[in-house]
Amino acid sequence: MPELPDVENYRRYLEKHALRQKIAHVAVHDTRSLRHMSRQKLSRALAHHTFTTTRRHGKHLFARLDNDGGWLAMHFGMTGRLAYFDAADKEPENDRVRFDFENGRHLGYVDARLLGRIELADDIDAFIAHRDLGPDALSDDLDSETFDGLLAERKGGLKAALMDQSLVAGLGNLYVDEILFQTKLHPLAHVQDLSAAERRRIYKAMREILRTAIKSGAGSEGLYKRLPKSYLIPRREAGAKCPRCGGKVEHITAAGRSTYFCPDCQKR
DNA sequence: CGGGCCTCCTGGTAGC
DNA sequence: TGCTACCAGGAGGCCC
Repeated sequence: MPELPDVENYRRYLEKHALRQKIAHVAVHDTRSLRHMSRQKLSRALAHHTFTTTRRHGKHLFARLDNDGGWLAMHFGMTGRLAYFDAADKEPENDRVRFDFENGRHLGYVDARLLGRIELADDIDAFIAHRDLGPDALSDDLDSETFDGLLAERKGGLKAALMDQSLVAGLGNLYVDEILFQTKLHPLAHVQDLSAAERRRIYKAMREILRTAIKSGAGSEGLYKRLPKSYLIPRREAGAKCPRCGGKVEHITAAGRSTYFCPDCQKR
């Protein structure tokens, strides 16, 4: 669920609440949320330091440490989020890692299903290369021509390609379905069958949808009500009414994922 | 290289 | 009402 728009809003949330506050202590409630790292290592790296700035690449959020100790890297899996709270007794359920600041407030890394991971990274570019992540889907460097080139050299299922973080980083199941809906492409379409015009339409829709989702407050409660009425995302239910033609939304599996689309709008 | 399937995880819910 | 079975989904691993 936390895809690019959600993580972008988590980034802004962290900037707003937790920047330049000295970390007194880190409480790791569940080490399964840590990747290649003990709770001692994380505590040592963070205690008595501050987050100075943030970055995001695809679905990864990075917070820089002031001691030149590199970056804290967070991935949110499917149920991860951040929660800033002012008293220990307000700690949310499933808080896996809690950053305690000297001002008495706390930032929680909350992840019910434990599919997300926290780690440390010396260098973001190296991290991205090591993870084989493609360009961020909203990056200024990713223009329509570059995207067209990446897609043009791919084969296979379109949905799988768009979900592949090594092609473009940041898209997940929901926003890929939305892109396909807005561009009227069938979820089982193949990349090699796309025209150049269709590839350009995908690019435009991708950028527009991601920006709109960020503005609509992705990553917080009630997003579905704030998204434009023309969006499919709030109608992810078989038999729901297509917001464009009024037809029936259908459910299939594509690229191994639960997929919703309108068979009347999205012809093969 | 592509595709399909499994695993990690647990909360929520459909179905009996 | 209470139980079980299954699904949600990001990512990585495995096999064909």
